[in-house]
Amino acid sequence: MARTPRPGTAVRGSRTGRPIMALLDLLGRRWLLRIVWELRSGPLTFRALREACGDLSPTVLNTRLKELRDSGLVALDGAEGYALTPLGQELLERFLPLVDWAERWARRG
Amino acid sequence: MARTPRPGTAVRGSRTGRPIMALLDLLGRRWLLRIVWELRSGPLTFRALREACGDLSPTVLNTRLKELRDSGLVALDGAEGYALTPLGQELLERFLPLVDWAERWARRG
DNA sequence: CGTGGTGCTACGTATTCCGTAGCACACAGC
DNA sequence: GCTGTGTGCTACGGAATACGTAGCACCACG
Repeated sequence: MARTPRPGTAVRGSRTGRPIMALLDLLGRRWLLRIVWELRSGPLTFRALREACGDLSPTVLNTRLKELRDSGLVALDGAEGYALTPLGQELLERFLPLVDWAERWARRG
Repeated sequence: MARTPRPGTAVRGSRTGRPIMALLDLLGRRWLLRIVWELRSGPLTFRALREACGDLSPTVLNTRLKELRDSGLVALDGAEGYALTPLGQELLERFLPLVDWAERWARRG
């Protein structure tokens, strides 16, 4: 399994350690953005998260969750399940302008 | 090869046709965001783009470029090479807030 | 003809992802 | 204790995707 990309270290396709490169590597992994997106309105259990993502395989979900936890974007609260950390919520907020863009893309593309 | 995700149609993990789902599928493909990023300051030839992305294999680069062209984000101008379309530039602009976030992520994570 | 540039493809291998099944644990009701 | 149901999570085999190398066809320049 590929290592979780971290700013300051070499990632796939770049050895400069620049944070943007680590981010591009992280976000370019399948299901990762989708998982963050599905957590937008509150915590979800492992199984609820699976269902929300169209029943993706638990193998991949667990791999992505490990990467998200290692990156500090998601945390597991025993009571409520998986939730975005404050850092993860900031990422989501900065991603929101892309939702508007997607709407325009749908009308044009 | 997997179909290029389009808003209004079923994509991997969602059959609602919502634009955001198509976007999440598209952006979640390896190297795609990186390619858009490397085109941020002007057109690049196929080979220059390969080099900028850390010499990724031409197979994958060509696959991603086809997806980006099908999506209307990138166009090939015979004279200068591959360049972002206006739509692609809008996407890049809306992605820029994430660069700031990555810097903060580097300090915290 | 030779050299060097372009976009792009073939092919075999390595990695990643998927789908199904099922584990270990905790808690509730009986 | 014994079921039933929920939790997070893992094993394993097969499918899809990515990689790395080599090289093709084309075009311009000399």
